[in-house]
Amino acid sequence: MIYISYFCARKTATPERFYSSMNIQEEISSAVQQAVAALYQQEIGDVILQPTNKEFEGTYTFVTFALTKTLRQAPAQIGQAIGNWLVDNTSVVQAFNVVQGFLNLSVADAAWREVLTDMATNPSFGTLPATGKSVMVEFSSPNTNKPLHLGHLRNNFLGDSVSRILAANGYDVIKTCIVNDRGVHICKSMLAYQRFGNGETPESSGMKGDHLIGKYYVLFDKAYKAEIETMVAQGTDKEVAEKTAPLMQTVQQMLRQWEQGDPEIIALWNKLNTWVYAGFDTTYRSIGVTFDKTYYESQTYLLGKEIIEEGLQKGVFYRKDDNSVWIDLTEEGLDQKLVLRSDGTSVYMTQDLGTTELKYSDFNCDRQIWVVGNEQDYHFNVLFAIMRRLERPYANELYHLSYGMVDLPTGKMKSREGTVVDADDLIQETTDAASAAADDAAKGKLDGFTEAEKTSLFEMLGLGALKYYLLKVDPQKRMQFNPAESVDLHGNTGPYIQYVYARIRSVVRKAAEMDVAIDGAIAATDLDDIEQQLIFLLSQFPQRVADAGQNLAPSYIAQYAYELAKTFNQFYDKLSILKETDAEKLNNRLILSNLVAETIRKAMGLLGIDVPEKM
RNA sequence: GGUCCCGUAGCUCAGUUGGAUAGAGCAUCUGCCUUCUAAGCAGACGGUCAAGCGUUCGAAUCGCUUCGGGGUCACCA
Repeated sequence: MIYISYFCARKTATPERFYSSMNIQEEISSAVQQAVAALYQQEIGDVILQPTNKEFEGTYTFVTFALTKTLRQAPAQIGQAIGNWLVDNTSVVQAFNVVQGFLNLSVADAAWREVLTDMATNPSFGTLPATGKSVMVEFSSPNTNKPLHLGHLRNNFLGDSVSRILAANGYDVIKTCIVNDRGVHICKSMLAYQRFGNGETPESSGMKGDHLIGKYYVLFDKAYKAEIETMVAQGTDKEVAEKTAPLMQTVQQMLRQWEQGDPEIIALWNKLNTWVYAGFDTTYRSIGVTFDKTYYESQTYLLGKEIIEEGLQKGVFYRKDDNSVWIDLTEEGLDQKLVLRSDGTSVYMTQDLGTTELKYSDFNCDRQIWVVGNEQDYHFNVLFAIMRRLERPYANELYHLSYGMVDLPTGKMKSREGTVVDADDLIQETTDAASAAADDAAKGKLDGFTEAEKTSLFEMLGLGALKYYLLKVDPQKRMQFNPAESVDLHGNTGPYIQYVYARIRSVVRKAAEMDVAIDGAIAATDLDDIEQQLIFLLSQFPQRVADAGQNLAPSYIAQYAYELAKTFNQFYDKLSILKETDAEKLNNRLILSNLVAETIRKAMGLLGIDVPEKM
């Protein structure tokens, strides 16, 4: 033994005890406080317990280093004293060992059984009490000139999952989407369609509407570049050519016509947008994302001017000689920022000031969250700073959930270079991969499945793989998308976790066939280490939901679901459930397995991932 | 250049307010199905936590510096 000190103590008999709304961790924490008070006549603050390292015996560990100064004792001595006190004075702690400043605590089986009972009999386990507060989550926010791509998927999955997590944290959640349906970009598609479309429709081309419009957006770019090239060849300066190319001039003209309400242009705009929305709807349906309210920029882009006026009167903004309006945010460490153009028209910021106000007046949410890529960090810093300057009551409850870009193994995705990964294609590929994998992995398991059932299973697995792949990474971090890994079904993946659910469901079905009734009560049997571990992990779930809500981090839930699934697989391999001859143990294991399945279903549900009964 | 984010195993990533010998998955290699779903389990291999200095009982985590990668600094959105 390389450690300086190593003590052990064990109690032989543990009296049964009733714990109402059992929380072992809290119980031990406060017991440690009592121990210190009793042993040293000292008050200590919050006691933090950490999970015990796997190589040591115990479940919870209390670190005593920090107490050495106030208690004037060596860390191991303190651990030994507190450990003894806990074993003598509580029924939760049944044994302990001390390794230097680490007090490792083992929990009595009776306490574990009590916890398991509490969790298993609580249908809303993992759902936190209502806060009485509401939060708005804005995400997705597509442009109407091209289909959704991989980057949008990260955004959508994040926004959807965060909404679910907040709901589980007791918030009323309003999901919103702002469709960017106006501006130069859509005019480009419109113009290209007008020139080269020949009346093509989604029906005639067999293309999804959003893909069709995306095609014309690309066509515009090609034709535009060709014009520039010709002009440059004829001696025009490149920058001048970019601005004066006939196609660009026409697009600008079209935008003006749109703003003036030109009937012909509006009709074209409506027609193309209708196609795009139909395409988007299909994609949203396939990924299971919905919104409570959709805002259209065409209806909100004029908002915000009243706020500019208000800000001018309050002296928050100032007007320059050219009539443009600005705010000086150098005190906040930001810059001077334009909030209204010299010609009186809105910029992005003007609009966002207006829509923030609009969303607040529509729903009165206590908090607003924007799921937007981190390239807009600065924009949101400015937006929030302005709202604080304008003394909006909600100004401190605005949050930008900033997420990193998705890179391909080949580098950055660039729409102009055609290196974007299309969302619909990707979903199809993951579904195909799940189907292909089933050929050699599923063996006879899917024999009773109809073709439709198989298709729906493969969609569930493919989408599960994709969602999990994008959500398991910390949102803030830039991540790399590896196509081969994203469709993998093994290891730390969505389908691995889905598999555990299906596995448990299969066992439960078999139990029913064998007429093994699952008695709701937990019998007083000894628990294996792996069973204790499972119960411990299960008991962490509500806290994990809270942490994920606090940090708006679906990755916490993903990580948790994997940990739980992995631990269950170890349990499944080590101990038999249905072959267990002790009827009480069998019953306990079925209850435990059932709870694992339910918790996996809930955790995956928070990620927006469904789980199959069979796979 | 100002400012913000990032740098952990060959690759992709965990590492929750500072805690024990830094963990998973993939890849490579080796075992385990007449037994509840092997889409599984177990094991091996793999690290100067970008580098340096500092704070402390203790640093991947906090501070400073350097190097490297990226975002942003539009009368675009």
